[in-house]
Amino acid sequence: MPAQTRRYSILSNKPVRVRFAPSPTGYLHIGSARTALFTWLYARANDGVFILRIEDTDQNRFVEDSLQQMMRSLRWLGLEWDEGPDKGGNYGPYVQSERLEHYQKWANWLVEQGKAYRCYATPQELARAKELAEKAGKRGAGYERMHRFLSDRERARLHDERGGKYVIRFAMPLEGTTEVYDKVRGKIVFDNSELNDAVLLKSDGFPTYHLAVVVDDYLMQISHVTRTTEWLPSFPLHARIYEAFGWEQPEWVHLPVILCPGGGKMSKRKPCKSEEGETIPVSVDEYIDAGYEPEAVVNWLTNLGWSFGDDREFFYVHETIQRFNFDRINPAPAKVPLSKLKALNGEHIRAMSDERIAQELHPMLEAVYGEIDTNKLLGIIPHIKARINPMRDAVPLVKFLFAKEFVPATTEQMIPRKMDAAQVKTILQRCYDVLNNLEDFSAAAQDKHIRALVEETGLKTGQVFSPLRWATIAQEVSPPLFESMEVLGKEVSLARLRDAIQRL
RNA sequence: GCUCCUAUCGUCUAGCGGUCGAGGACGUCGCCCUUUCAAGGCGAAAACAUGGGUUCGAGUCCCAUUAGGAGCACCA
Repeated sequence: MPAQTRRYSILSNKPVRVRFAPSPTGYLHIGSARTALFTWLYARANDGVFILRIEDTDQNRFVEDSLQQMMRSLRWLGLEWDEGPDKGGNYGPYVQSERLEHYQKWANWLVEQGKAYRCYATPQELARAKELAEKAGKRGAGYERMHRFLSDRERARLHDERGGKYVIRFAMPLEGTTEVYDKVRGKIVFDNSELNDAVLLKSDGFPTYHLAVVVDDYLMQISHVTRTTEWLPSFPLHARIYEAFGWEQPEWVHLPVILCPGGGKMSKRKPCKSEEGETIPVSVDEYIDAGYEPEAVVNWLTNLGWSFGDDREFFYVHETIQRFNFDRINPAPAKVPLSKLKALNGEHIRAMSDERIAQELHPMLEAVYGEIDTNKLLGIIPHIKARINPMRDAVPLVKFLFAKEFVPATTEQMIPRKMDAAQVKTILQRCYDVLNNLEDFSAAAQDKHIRALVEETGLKTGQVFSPLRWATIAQEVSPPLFESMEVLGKEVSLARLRDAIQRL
């Protein structure tokens, strides 16, 4: 192996400690949520520890309240952490801006070891160098190394001249290759000549991501570094920093990014649209607002880039924990399949207990209709659960049951095509008589007797059912007729029917 | 432009050299059920990007091309 070529591979079998490390720049992005989910799943699948760490080393990008928002979103998804800023732990603090001493200490250590150096270049000088490099058809490597090879005298002179203002840059090997090993895609080889001397410590004394992530992951004993492929280009840098410190490498897991159906990665800035022009929610909050159930979002996200096996796509998170690993991750980037979320959401609702649905629906209905009769609500749920997706679709569907004031149908609505008012009036009157005579007002009994009536009159089912439904339910879309009347009750149903007959 | 990653139905995916004349799901389209709307049942159309290798045999391995993606900051 050439002197400058190193291989980094995975040998250790340490306890699983993984972390989700967002920077508090806004809401929790759906892509970040998936990274958090996969990380959390790995921890739970391996009796590991899941850590929340805040990467707030950019003072300019800090967004007030962002941390609270993110924690709320994570908890909504059910991704509870074991160590974190609000919980503490043995490896804290868990907020990088409170860990500055570590970064400074280790950055200086690297300088002392000759593995990093102070660079006094001003932003203007760098911009100019960059411009020149671009003009020469080059980009990246080269321009920033202006202060890497200085004599002590030159360095001292610059130090005075620039008022002691400098950044610390990592001294990347100039030749050879760096081989790294990613759990998802295997060996990746980089040419060292393509790499540049990244800034580790900024002139304000704050670390860059590159320094902070390595120092913290090491100090927090992170066993598996999970992140998206955005970080693949700086993978060799991070591996080299570990090497420079003499620290054992963690395992590296680069998850594929998720894309907008229209192309490009989902961004917080640009709105993301489906091919049909429909807006695709980007933050977890937007998914909450859209009315999706947390278990559906989790189920959906789990299927994006990972597969359960057995041709199953509907499952619960406890089932995922039984079999989650990084081996089944598909390395290819994927477009968000929003229509699958809708389908999954409906499936989860249908699989929920009536009590759970009632619990979710109660406050929504109360807000619109006032006090809600729990028995009636529980009674109607079996007949609406296949018709509500998202959950709030229930609100208009049960209006006939809970609205303070019943708004009767118009006569036009009650009269089917090719029939007239007189016919409808007659048939409704006969329905009234049949229903009124019923001891047992169950849907089954109603069904039996009304069907007998249909038979007797020689009319089509729709010619009887439709006016009856309009007369008693008075909605374009409703749960099934007899079941609805059963829950409504005999008295109310008949009163509405009587009124309809009068108006015809 | 340079570096790196990726490549199976429209989309999400299964497939880790022979069991693949490629399986599932969503979506789409038929049919059935049906009082509305759903749900459900049955069925159909729909893919291994292209070209070279390797091999007795390639969707599966290698290379190139093409396409998509990511990155190239004193941002993460």
